[in-house]
Amino acid sequence: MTGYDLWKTFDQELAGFWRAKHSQIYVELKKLYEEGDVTYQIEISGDVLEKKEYRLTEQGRQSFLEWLGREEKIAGTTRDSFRVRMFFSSDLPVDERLRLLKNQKDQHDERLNALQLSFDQYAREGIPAYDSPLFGDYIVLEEAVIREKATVYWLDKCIGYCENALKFPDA
Amino acid sequence: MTGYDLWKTFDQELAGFWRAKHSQIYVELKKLYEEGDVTYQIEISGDVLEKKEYRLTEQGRQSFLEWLGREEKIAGTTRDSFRVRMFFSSDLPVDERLRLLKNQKDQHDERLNALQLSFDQYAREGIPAYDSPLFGDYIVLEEAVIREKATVYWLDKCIGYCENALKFPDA
DNA sequence: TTCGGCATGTAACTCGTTACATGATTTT
DNA sequence: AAAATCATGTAACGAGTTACATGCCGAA
Repeated sequence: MTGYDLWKTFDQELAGFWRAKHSQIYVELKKLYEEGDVTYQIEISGDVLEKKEYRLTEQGRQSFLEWLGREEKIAGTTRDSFRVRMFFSSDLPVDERLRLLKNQKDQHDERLNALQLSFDQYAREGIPAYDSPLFGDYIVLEEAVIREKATVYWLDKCIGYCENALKFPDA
Repeated sequence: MTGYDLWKTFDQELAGFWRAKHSQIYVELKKLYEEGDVTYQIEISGDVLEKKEYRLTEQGRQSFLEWLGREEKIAGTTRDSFRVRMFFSSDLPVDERLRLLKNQKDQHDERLNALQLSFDQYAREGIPAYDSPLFGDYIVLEEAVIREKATVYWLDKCIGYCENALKFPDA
């Protein structure tokens, strides 16, 4: 693939589980090339335009497989500024909090719907075989659906707490 | 608070929902000071040791409140290298996958247990009032518990898929 | 007196983003 | 002929980490 192809892939299929801008991709490809993990061949498209078709070297393939099998410490909770807002939410009037919460919920609902659509596609075809390259795609998609559902569940709970506070301001 | 106090706070109470190293904290405090959002007073501890006791200025308080009320676009899915491993997991033998999955599950189980302990503490005391400063702490903790539960649920599903593949290698 | 915790910083580096910059090819 | 998309890069910057660097204070 060329850097451009990779960029489009990140932008489309991979969007939602890893992103990268072309500015980063070209830089990383250069590094990988210098370290001998990839090579490229220049193809001419049209009369002049040069495209660099990259491919993994054997060394690159080996490093990849080695990386793939590594056990990894789970990351400390990722930084999420909405969570910080909620942490300090007692500094905000209840109606403001509700506005923020509902805004957040709308966005996650929308994302969940989109994910669910892709996931249902798989469900109709059945779970991909564990040795099919689609298997990874499937479980990663399932994770995203589960995660969004959990988030929406939490937001609903928070909205519930706040609406209760509005209804019974004395409690 | 001093930079040191902030660091300890990040390391203890806030750990698990936002982290910061002292090297970053001192730099950020300097910036905030230059922008007029905080001031400090030098206190002498013992004979010589200088401590800078920081506090929010009125301007700082205002910027904070303005920030707190901002609606925010949800972030594109955060980068998680374990997810990438699972995406490419068809390149890994099933027993290797199971090792990675179980390793991950153990770690999340452990974190979930710790979170659940703190959360149960609150449950015994009842949900903090919506205008109490503990309210933010409570909902953020609840989010963490929900998130870890969702993660463990997903990992269990994946483990199930793989164990099934081991039991019936012909299917 | 020595060791652990208190206290404050700087420097170099990584990963990723935004903006800058250029030009060819294909489609309308 | 213009606009969209293909194609490749560099520069400046921001957030965060790791490592470097220094020195005081209290307790055992």
